[in-house]
Amino acid sequence: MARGDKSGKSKLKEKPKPKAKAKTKLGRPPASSSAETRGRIIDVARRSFAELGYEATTNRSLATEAGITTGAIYHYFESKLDIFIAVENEVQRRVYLRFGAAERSADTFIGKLEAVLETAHELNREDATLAQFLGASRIDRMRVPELAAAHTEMSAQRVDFFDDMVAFGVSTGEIDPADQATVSAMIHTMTVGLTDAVSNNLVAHRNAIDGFKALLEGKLLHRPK
Amino acid sequence: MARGDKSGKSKLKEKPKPKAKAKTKLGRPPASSSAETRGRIIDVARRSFAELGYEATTNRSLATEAGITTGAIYHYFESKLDIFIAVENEVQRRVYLRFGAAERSADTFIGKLEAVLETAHELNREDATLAQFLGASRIDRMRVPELAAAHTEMSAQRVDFFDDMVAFGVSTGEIDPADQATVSAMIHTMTVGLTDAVSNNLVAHRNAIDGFKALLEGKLLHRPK
Amino acid sequence: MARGDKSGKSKLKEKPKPKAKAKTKLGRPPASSSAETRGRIIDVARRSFAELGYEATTNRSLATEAGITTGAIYHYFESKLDIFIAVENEVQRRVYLRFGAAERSADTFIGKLEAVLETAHELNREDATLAQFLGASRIDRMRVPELAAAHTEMSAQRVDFFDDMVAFGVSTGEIDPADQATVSAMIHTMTVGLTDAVSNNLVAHRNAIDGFKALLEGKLLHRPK
Amino acid sequence: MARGDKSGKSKLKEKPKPKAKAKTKLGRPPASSSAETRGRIIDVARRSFAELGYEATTNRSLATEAGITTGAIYHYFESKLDIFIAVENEVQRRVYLRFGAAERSADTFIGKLEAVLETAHELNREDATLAQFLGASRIDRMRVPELAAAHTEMSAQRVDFFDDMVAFGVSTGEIDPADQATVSAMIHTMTVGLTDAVSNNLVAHRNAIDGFKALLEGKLLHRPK
DNA sequence: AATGAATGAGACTTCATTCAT
DNA sequence: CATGAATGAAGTCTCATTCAT
Repeated sequence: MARGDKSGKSKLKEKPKPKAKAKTKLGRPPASSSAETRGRIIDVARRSFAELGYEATTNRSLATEAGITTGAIYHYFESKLDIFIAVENEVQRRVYLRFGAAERSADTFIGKLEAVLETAHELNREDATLAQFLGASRIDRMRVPELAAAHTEMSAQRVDFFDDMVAFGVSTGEIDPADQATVSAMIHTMTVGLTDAVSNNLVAHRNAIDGFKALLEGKLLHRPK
Repeated sequence: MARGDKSGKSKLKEKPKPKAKAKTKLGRPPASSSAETRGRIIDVARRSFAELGYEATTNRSLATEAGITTGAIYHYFESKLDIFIAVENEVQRRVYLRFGAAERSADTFIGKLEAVLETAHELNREDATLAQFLGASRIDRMRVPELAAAHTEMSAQRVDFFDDMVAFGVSTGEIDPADQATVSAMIHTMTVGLTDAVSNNLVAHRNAIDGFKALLEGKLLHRPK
Repeated sequence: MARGDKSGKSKLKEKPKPKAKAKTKLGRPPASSSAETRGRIIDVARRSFAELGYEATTNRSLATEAGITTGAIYHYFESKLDIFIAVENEVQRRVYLRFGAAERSADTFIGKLEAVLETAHELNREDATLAQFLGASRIDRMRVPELAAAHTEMSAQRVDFFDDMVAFGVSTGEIDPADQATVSAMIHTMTVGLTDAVSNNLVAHRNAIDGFKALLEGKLLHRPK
Repeated sequence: MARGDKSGKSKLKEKPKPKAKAKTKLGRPPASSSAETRGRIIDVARRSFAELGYEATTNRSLATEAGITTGAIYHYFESKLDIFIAVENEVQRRVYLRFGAAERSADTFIGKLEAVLETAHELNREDATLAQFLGASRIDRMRVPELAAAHTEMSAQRVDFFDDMVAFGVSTGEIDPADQATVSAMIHTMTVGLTDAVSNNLVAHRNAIDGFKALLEGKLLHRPK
């Protein structure tokens, strides 16, 4: 759907799009499929929530980007909050499907963790808005009460996923049982850092992951001369 | 259902009338100086920007919290943007003053980095809104174009600070020159992670830092059995 | 807080999906004729106009209640206004058919009036939405200009009906010719009061009618002791 | 569909009032008093609620009529509901102050009731919007759930007022104790009828009251010849 | 005959900012 | 210095109606 964008970082903010005064008519437009339009809204919404956040994303901008009018949005979603929830579910599903596969591909804690980090990088290369949405939504859930209220269920997924991995590390002897909380906090910090600090820059993202992997393997730093 | 309540977004939003009840705390002297009021606005603003973000922070809420009226704010600041800049400068100053001292207290890369991490924790214990504002403002600069425009100068401070530290690590032989970008990206990710993931939870913050320190020293993980 | 509910204005608003569960009641035959659907719309509309009024009644709610979609309504009626007119005509017809019969059943003014009041009560017992619609529509005609425009013809029916009755009362000597306007205004007030004040409460409706009848017969009040 | 509403009658509906493109400026206008503006809003609101009802009364129309902008309304009232409540309280206060005085001016049931009916007429002559608002608000409380929710306290006033009067009638022997509910329902019907059927027509209002008074005194109807 | 995707206008409300007092 | 009345733009959402299928 990419239309010409002239360098301006914020694609999402600048298009009143008068569309050459198109002769828009009432009624159902020729060739319009429900599922396709709904998908377009979710897609556009993920990008906008990721870039501008929940509050700064207006239904007008979503509608314009999706090629419809504000009213039409409410044919598909009951409210802006509903759109957010739909995006969140879709993103969570896509990400944890891949993370799960990565985790199962190795049989040491360090192997699993590195596989997940690599998967995070792959996902980021495929679609940077996933990680960006994840980072943005964590912030917005803290800022916008209604988003926090609508969370709960899916949220646990993330915590559980990494907690299980740490428990597995304890079982293999890689992690001292006393360090469990420490390792958990560190992984949480690391993954949040990756989404928030470098997900919008593929090179930096690659470098940060390489740094962490080297650190995990004890190869990054040497003794001073 | 009660009328004037609507759900009350957060702590910062629920004090409609702090007036009348004159003698709060140590009773702010009637001779409240201009400078004091300005300071109070900045203080209140840091907290609100940290918790709710730039857009969700209203001039009215700032005024109410600071014990004045909306109009009065414009005696001290030209605009909301101006308040944000003032807060940002104050926070940067306070943080990098301490980070600088920490960095000078050690003479190896690893020592400097650990000292800075410890300082981050100390600061967080003293006033959690500093780190929270830092995290929130990084997001808001990406979301609100006017904030990005007002940044530049101070921003470099952060990048320079850690770049210099990494360069120092190369000079001591602790870092392979080829790994410079890698280490930079990793430190950036680590510090952003600390502000975004755990700055609102002292225990987790402590744990994450302990984890990173152990990792830096190669003591966190062991070979699987 | 749950999402898709918002408080549900009233009974008429809370049935989003009456479909699927095909065999309601006596199982409306798949050969649901055009006329039957039209009748169902009028029925549902009378109820909704009576309870919520014209503006608050939405085409969507009518469609849902009638088991069709918004678009389908326009096969039967040109506009919402058209539906209102159809309901109004049907109600007027049903009510004045019965009132006429009642009026003819007595041969004194007082007898006719009491017969009409009794009929009003019977009608109210059979279908309370008739009187409720009558009350609601009188209000809506004052509030919504397009409804007033569409009235005139049928409206006269009511005025004529009672004026004729009063004229009859003059002819029998029951009413002093000079009191004609007075009695008319009083009857109007009485009947409007009955629809507006007590048509939603059978007991009160009964009591009010008994009160008026006793008053008409001079039996309600006594001299003070 | 033709928006056809020409016809006049609805004063409150037709004034975009461009005010000769007045050079409206920002900031506080010269000579503006809080209390006066607030009073103007309530006044305009009573009229509009009375004529158009709650839902059809828009804040734009209120603002225009009151000579301000929509935003300014929210300086005085938190919501449209709040305006309604303010109007309702004011009207109830004004009406029952006068009704109370009337009731105390006589010492028989029939005397009290007639005095109240006369007062109703006086009030109607002074300001017809009082009775009209009372009638309209009764309807709107049934139609708009939020209005019903905000009622309770003041509502009882009406019921109590007339119940007390009927009880007094029993004590004087004017009313048979067994007829108490009957008389109450009849008075309720009568007063509602007066507001709903004839409050917008002074002559009819006068006639209806004269009719009821004659009826109460047993002088209205005679035996047929 | 019916569906349901879409429009466009308009409703309530919030908010940064201005300015007479 | 400070207050608070007021503006104007923008945001979320609703709804009668239209029309391709």
